[in-house]
Amino acid sequence: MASQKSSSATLPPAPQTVQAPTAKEPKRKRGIARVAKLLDAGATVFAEQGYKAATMTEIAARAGAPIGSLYQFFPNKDVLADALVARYAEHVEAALDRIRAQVAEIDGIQLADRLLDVLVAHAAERSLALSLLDARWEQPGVRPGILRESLRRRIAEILCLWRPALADDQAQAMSVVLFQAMKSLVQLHEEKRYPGKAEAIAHWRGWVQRYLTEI
Amino acid sequence: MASQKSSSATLPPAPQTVQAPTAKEPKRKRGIARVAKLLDAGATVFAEQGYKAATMTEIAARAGAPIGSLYQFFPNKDVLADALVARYAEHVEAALDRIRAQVAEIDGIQLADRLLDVLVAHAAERSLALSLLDARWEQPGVRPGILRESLRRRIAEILCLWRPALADDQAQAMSVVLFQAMKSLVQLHEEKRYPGKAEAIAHWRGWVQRYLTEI
Amino acid sequence: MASQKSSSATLPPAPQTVQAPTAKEPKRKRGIARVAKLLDAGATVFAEQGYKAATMTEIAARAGAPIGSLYQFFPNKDVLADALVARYAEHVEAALDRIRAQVAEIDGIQLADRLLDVLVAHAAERSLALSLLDARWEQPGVRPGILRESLRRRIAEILCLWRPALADDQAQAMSVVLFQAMKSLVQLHEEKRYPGKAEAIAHWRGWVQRYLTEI
Amino acid sequence: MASQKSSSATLPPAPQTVQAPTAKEPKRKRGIARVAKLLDAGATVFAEQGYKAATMTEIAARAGAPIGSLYQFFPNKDVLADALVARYAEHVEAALDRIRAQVAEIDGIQLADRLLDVLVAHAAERSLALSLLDARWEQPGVRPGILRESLRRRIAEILCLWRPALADDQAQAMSVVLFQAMKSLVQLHEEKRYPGKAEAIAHWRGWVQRYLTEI
DNA sequence: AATGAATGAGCATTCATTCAT
DNA sequence: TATGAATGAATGCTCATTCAT
Repeated sequence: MASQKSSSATLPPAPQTVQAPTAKEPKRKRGIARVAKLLDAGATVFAEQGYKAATMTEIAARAGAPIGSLYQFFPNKDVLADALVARYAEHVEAALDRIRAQVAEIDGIQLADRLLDVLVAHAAERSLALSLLDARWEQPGVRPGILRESLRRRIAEILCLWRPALADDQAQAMSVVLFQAMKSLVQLHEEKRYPGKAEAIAHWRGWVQRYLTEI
Repeated sequence: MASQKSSSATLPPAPQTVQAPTAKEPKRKRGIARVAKLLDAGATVFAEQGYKAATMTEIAARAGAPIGSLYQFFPNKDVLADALVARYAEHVEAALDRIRAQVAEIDGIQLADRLLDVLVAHAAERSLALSLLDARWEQPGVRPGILRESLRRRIAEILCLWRPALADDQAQAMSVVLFQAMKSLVQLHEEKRYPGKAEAIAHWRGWVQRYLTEI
Repeated sequence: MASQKSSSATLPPAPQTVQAPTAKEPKRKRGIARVAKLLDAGATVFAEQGYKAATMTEIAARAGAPIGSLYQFFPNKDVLADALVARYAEHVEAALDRIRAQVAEIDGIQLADRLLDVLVAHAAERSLALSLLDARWEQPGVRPGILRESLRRRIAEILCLWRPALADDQAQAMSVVLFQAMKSLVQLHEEKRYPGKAEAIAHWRGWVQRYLTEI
Repeated sequence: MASQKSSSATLPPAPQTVQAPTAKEPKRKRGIARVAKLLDAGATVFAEQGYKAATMTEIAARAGAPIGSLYQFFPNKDVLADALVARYAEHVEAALDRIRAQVAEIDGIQLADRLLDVLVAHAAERSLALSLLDARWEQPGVRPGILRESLRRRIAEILCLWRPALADDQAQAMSVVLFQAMKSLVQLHEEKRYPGKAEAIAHWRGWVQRYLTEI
């Protein structure tokens, strides 16, 4: 989010006064590769077992790294989880920003489709981030509300850019509905398989397209 | 799925092959009261701390019961969690059954409202049940999908009863959409507070009402 | 210190509001014996290796108890250390109280000797307690100063009882000197062996005797 | 005991059989300054946290030196601690040597005062050295007893020089008492603050003065 | 039956020390 | 020679579950 020299961008620097523990940025090539491996291993294990059940030992092992290395970069379990959440946030924010950049050239149907696709495209990462977020009440780092709010605001921005005539509070309310619709579509996709799944998804897309087409 | 042979209904029997441990049915008044207290304590503590973080010892203490007593009725942590999920399922199923019983007398708007209210009315219990469910992959007991499917099927039944003319696969697809809409409304409610919250909820209700009114 | 029903008196009850962790009192015979063993093992290991270096695992092993048992009674390392310090405090306070009870019947030389003997008799326990105390800055429980002050005050009391004519501030100053003399004698005893050790000790005792005899 | 062949004297060479690791002597100006900084940082951190709790990483950081540099000069934690103890020993020995050099010109009261001042003047360093010494039983390096004995012997020497008529074993015994009196005065000073502190210290000085004046 | 003390595998985390760069 | 990232054994502590009383 905040711009940083060049790094994998997933690891925020920690200029905080009272040293809230933060992920350390790897300085050498080897470190960068290792951090990526650790992050991936963390994602896998957290996704498989949940935040509490996942063990740092297994995460390190999965990454083929010694436990000390894991702690070198992520001084505790929470920091690792936060880094994963941040990675998800960046991905989604980047996707929304890409839509915003092209907002002038697309119609309602396209906008609906592209918005709906954002969360669907990151479904797995999203589900992981959500579970990590609410497995850790009171923890420092990106709070669930903050994340949601930031995404919703981006959607509102896109709407305003897309239809400059739109009143501001109108855009607010629409962004809430749209965001919820995006989340719901993910859920519709996630459900294993059931009679009428395809139709349900089509209904949903159709509804959102109409929602945006009718202004 | 629906009703169980005879038990307090919250405690499923264990017809599994290798005798998966199950909740024991209390036999006397005192036992029944105690089980209720234990269940409530479990709900509270699981909700506060999450499945892994909650400790059996604290749950027993909160219920004012000795730990041995807790294990008397719920031979392990999973069984307790399953019982809580089952309790939620019963409540929602009962609510849907109540709607079905009156399906002849209500119009689309009423049906929409009553359906939407079902999950909202059990929002807290639902959120607990969901968190318990996905904190325990691979665990025995009611899997999330099974629960969802059972509810969805009930909705489809209601639709068929309500509009007998409705083709079966049409009802299937609609039930999926409706169920998703119900879940989404809960999420819309749960979100802390945000600009346009009330409007968003109204939009949503309105949309579902229209969905049912237009056949 | 505070009176308690009957227990080993080393384990203070914990009626604190914000649950500062405290030693749990054993309820059954087996538990009482085990706590005594744990305390002794703790004393041994702490004395041998110091507070930080001593490991809970070794303490438990030395007591022939599983680690879980150790934690049952002493919920953390600090509590165990505090219990040991408290045990020492009780012993010394009891010894001083015994002197006070007989203060009417003894002269200056006897008083000097009996006071000097108090710390010498508990030299090992004292050295352990001191090391435990200053290995743990900021920890809850009996602070070093508090302990010292409590002992010094007892000495002042004894002096006042012994020579009722003594002005209060005179007694205060004398108690400080006497307490220091008591501590010094312990150190004189503790030193391995050296030429003139016996004489040095005799000098010291003589000096204190004179100090008390000359009023 | 006294002076070492050539080195910065703080860093003892290692003539031991199985080459016990020893501090390396810095060769250039930069090295000397760095060693001093490391030593100071070590003193600070050991004093603040105790031997075990202090971390080599923090010591290096406090000295503004990389950890590798610390290990360059002090191949392990024990060597660093030993160097600090040795530094303390040198300071006190030097102070005693200064008294010895002037022994002809001073009377009993002055001698008493100057001796008493030696330890008081190095109270902080002394307390650090003692804590380092007994935090590491069985460790190689200067044992507490050796240090003590060396200082006591110096005191005895001073006494013999001061009053050549003094019998040797008389001087021995007196040196023990004096040394103990010196230590006790430090303790009297160290105690926070208490009623009668000033008087107690005055008593003590007076007593030692008398002890030396009465031959 | 009811109770709660006992058990010990398992977890997060630390840090002295090494060694590739 | 100087540096600091990497390493992994070791530590304090937890808690589901059992079983003696």
